[in-house]
This record gives sequence, C-alpha cells and structure tokens, in this order.
Amino acid sequence: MATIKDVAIKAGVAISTVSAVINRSAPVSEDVIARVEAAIATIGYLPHGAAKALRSGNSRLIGVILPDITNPFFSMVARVIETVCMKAGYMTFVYNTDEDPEHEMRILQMMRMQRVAGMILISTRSDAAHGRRLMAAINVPTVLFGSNVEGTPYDVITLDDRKAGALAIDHLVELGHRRIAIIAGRPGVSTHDERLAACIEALQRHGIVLDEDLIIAADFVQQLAFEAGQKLLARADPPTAIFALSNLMLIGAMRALLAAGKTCPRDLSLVGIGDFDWPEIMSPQMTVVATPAVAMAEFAIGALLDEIDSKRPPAGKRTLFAPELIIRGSSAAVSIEEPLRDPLAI
Amino acid sequence: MATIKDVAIKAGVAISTVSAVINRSAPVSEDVIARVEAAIATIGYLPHGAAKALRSGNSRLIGVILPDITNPFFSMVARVIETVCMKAGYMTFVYNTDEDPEHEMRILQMMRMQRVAGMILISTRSDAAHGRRLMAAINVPTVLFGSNVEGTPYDVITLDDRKAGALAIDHLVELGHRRIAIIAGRPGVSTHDERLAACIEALQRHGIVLDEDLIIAADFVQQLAFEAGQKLLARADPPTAIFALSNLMLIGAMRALLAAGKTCPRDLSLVGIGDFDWPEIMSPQMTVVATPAVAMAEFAIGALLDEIDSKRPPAGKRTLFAPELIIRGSSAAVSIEEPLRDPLAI
DNA sequence: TGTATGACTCGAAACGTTTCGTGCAAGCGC
DNA sequence: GCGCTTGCACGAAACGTTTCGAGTCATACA
Repeated sequence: MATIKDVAIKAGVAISTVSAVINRSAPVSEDVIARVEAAIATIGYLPHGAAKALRSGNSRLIGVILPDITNPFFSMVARVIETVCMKAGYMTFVYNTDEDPEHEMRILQMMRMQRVAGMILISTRSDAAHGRRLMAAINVPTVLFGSNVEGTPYDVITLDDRKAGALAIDHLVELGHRRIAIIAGRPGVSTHDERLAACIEALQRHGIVLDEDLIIAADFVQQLAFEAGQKLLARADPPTAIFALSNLMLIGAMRALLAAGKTCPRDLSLVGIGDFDWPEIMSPQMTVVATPAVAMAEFAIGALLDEIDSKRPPAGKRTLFAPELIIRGSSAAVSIEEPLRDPLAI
Repeated sequence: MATIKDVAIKAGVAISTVSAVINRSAPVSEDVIARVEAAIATIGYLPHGAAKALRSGNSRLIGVILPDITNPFFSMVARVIETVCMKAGYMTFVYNTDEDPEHEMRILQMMRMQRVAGMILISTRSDAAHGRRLMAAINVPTVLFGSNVEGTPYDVITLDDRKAGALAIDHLVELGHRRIAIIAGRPGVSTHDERLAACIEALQRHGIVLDEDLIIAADFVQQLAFEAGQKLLARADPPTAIFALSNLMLIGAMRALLAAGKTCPRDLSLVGIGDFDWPEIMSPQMTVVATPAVAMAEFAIGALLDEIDSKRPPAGKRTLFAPELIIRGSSAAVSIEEPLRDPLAI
C-alpha cells in the first residue's frame, strides 16, 4: 500500500505538507494542494487508520455494546447509532454480550484495546457491584442505554420504565382484568426491576391483591417466556391476561398461547413492551407499550458525541423517554364470568 | 494509559521481553514471566490495538458489509460471523450499505483505511461493471456472500437461488396454481436474476404461458412489495398465488393482502424465500423456501479465515447451499373455479 | 579445559502518521 | 530601508508496539 511518503515524493513536497493538505490542518498554497491531490489520486493513497490513531491519540471509533443484535429493538438502535456516527466521521464497533456480564467485561476490554473514543453501553446488569466493575473497566466517555446501572457517573438514557409498567396494568384493569400474570425479566436488571415494581404498585393502586405465583421471571429470553406462558396456562385458575415485559418475551407468551390452543383475546389478553415493525402480520395484532427506539438512540449517540467533543466529564444525567400505549387486538375486556368494571367494554 | 514501557520498568526487564511474554513469541524464563504478569496486573496494562496493528501490519479486523442489519436474515449472519471471529481473535466491523452501491464503495474505503485483514461482502449489485469497481477497491481476502458478482476472483457463498425459485413454483403448480405472480427484487442483483430466471423456467416447464404483468420488481424493499401486492390484488384477474423473492417482500405482500381484506390461503396463496424466527406467530403461517443462514455464515467466515491464515489467493470457488421448502398454511390448493391438477389436493 | 550450543534477554530500528519548532520569503507599516 | 508579521513549507521527533540481530551466561560435550 502507498504511504503518505509516496505521495510526498510524487508531489515533490514534504510529508508534513501532505498531512496538512489531507487534514486541512495548516495553510497550504493552492497549487501545492492541487499537486498533492493529484498525487493522491494517481497513487491511490488511503491514510493508514492505525497510524493516524496511534499518533493523534484519537481512534475515531465508537463502541456499541448490546445484548443481541438479532433482537429487532437492538438492531434498530445499532443502525441509528451507525448512521449518526458515520456522519460525524466516526466508525462503530458493535458487539453482543448475550446477557452475560462476564462477556460484557471481556468486550469492554477489547474496546479499551482499540482505544475507542466513546461507548454506548446497554448493560446486562444494574446492581451496584456491576457498576463498580464497569467503572473500573471504563475510561472513556460512555452513555448507558436502555437499562440503568446503580452508582455510576455516566449519563443514562432509558424508557420511563415505571410509566411503561403502569400504562399496561392500568389498561388491563380498565378492561376488567384482575388476575393479571406478568412474565418478567431478571431481578437485578433495571428494566425488570422498575417495570415490575410499577406493575405491582399499579395493581395495589387498583386494589388488587398480589398473587406472587402469577409473576414469573423469564430472563428476557423468548423460550423461557414460552415455558412461563405454558405454566401459567396450565394452572387450574389461569390468569385472564398476561403482560410480558419485553418484545421477545411477548412472542414467547404468544407462542405458548397458540401451543395451548387458546384464542387471544377471547381466552386471554396479551400485552407487551416494545413494538414490532409490522404489527399487522401477527394475529391477533399486539397491544403494546411502545418504546421510541429511534428517538432514544439518536439522543444517546448525540449526547455521547457531545461529551466527546466538549471533553466535559459526564453529567450523570438520566433521561427518560415516554412510552406509548398502542391498543390493538390482543387485549380485550375480560370474559363475562369475571366481574366487569365497564359493561360497555365487552 | 499505561504502556508496555511502564510494564517493562515495573518488572525490571526490557520492553522486548514484555512483548515476548504477552505474545509468547520467544522463550522467557518462568520467573520473568511471573514478574511481567504481575506488573501487567498491578499497572492494569492493556496493549494499544492501533500500535500493534501498525507495527505488526496485522489489524486482526474483519469487515462485514451488508445491506441492512435490521433485516433478521442479515442480523443473524452478522451474529454468527462475530462469534466465530471472536473465537479466532478477530474483531468485526459491521456496516450497512442500504442497497446503495455508492455507499458500498464508501464503506469499502473505510475498511481499507482500517486495513482490515479480510471482508465478508454482501454486495448490492451483481453486474460486471460493479465487479470491476469492487476489484479496484478491494485489496484484501474477501468472501462474497448471499449474492454473486460477475467476473470477480473472490469466493462466493450463496443460496442455490435457482433451486429456490424452482422449489416454490413447483409447489404452487402442484397445488393447481397457474396464475402465479412474482414479487421480485432488482434486475442486476444475482438473487433477483437467478431466482426469477428459475421461476420463469419452471413455469415454462409446467407449460404455463408467462404473463409479464404478473412479475413486479420491488427492489427488495418491504414497502414496494406492499404496493406491488396491492396492484396485483386490484387487477380484474388477480393471481391465485404470489411468490415473493425475499423475506421482507413476503411481509409486504402479506400486508397488502390483509389491507385488501382478503384471506390467505383461501383467496390467494403466498410463498416467500427466507424463513422467520417464530413462524407460528404469523397468521397464516408462511410457506417459505428457507435459507440456511447460520450454516452459510459459518461456512463463509470459515473460508475467509482460512484464506487469511493460509495466505492463499482466493480460489474463486462458488459454494451453493440447498434451500428447503417448508410448507405451512399460507399455500393451498387453488379454489375450485380454477382447473385442478390434483383433485385430492383440495 | 576449551568451545560449541542453547536459553534467555536486551537495544534499536521500523511501522505510517501528526505535530511542533524552525526557516524563508514576501508584504506591510514606519 | 528596516524590522515585523504573516503565509507557507520543511524536517524531525514522537505515538506504542514488534522484530531482529547481537550479547550474555550456563550447560554439555569433546
């Protein structure tokens, strides 16, 4: 490969002059610029990224760490981040943690080796111990996304998870449901903890006594949610509604319903968190608490690039995005054996 | 950040010795290894990726270029590649082209700047002109994936697209369909050209006269397939079956069907290429020609790493993966107004 | 006992850039 | 006409590694 030296020779100027032309970092006369650019074009020179990064101390690399790129929510987030970064002259490294905190730490190491200029981190744990490990492993501007982590100084962008939980429960209660099952994620992850806490609070607010057996943690994985759904449906007194705390777990629950030969919403109402790209191809169409993925991702990467450019320390600011309840066909008034709050709803 | 020099000082050895310990590239005595490792641990030293890459001439970076990571097929491919690369000590750069060849070339440039050791390229065009541009822009081991490109020396991994087209048409014809519409991609892309050619050939083989109006190119985009579906359904003599040549276009067609208030498969059969993760949540469940995404991706990255390690020039070998017809509820025997080939099929 | 061998360690050069101090010439004000 | 500034170009050092030739020491062998 051609180097900057080859360009310099070809153009008959010094190496530093070529550098000045490429980066427009110093005044260069018109005709020298022309000569250098011609030399670059004929030689086919492309700067060496690693050499640039080494010398300038600026890799112009952004790390994106997320649980699983095959989850449509995360792939959309990654997509948005990539687009914004590209415009700003950064490249992105996208890596999957598989919800494994050990793997998360390993990826963090790799990011540090690459000397990334900043990171968007969708962490798999939220507890303070994990927060401390994170702080020890992170030495660049970082924005936490999607889930919160206790006791870190970084900016945090999340859904208003409490509101999301309340929105769904309120909706189901209004439809007359009182035996509401919840397929939850994993204790110790803020998206689980906060959404679940909000659900419980909402249930109590409506005067519904909590049945612990109706709450099953499914680790945010589709298959476990499927099994949880089966367990719930096999009960002597099955719930009249299931609320799944993530998009994949909603799919798991729906599969359980189908496998059991039940009809939604006649036999059971189903609500989830996180919308789908083409809701109409599912049957029934899913009532969900939608997460504004694109807006959140744009905000997060904007905040990160800001922090990098301004060289300001993180403000430790938490930004919540409002969820939106989208009512579709999967939720309906509870069937008549149950007491109805609103007779018109049937 | 600590450098290798700091480690050397702390351990009381030479820089080159530290390097030898880290890379196990030369014999080092036990106690020196211990001292160096202790120094690394206490200082918290992590090698500088860019410096390593610059000096060694080996970035240990693999570029993955694909149309759109939010397409589940591609996100799964990216996932598999990432996992395999990680095990082999490579990191991956994943980039989206948005089916734009100009953007593809720009990304290729970025990859070259990063001096990637190899690339998996899912190109957006297949013609010879594009092939020439590619060859001018690629100077590292590369494996073409998913779609073929004319006249390049690289290895190519694709679905057996001809077989995929034939499989679907044969299936529909066996069900008695004779007015079969095809929602195609874009001329000049091998996944379009070969699949469509196979369809036409299969139709002729079955003695069906080709109706050009029933073939609509939708550029592989979901929304255009939706519009194509609407157009087809609005005809005075609508087709009895639609075959969509990609997963997203199948969804578009299905949406058109739903929007028109038609019932599948009663009013119309629907078949696509590329399977879905949870086929049961769609209604009806889709009959598809499934693409073995994981196996193909594993093979592709394996071939690439092989080529890199062996320093062999590309063999220019084309590997086809067999598609599999998965019959589900979206395809059925044509309704009785049409002549049936097999009366039992109804 | 001398020498060849092998195991280990070291120092310095090199990878391809950016950056900074220096030099030179021309333009300006006085 | 003189000194100052300004615009432009240059050379060399530095970024953090790897690599390679050379040096040291102990061991084994003749």
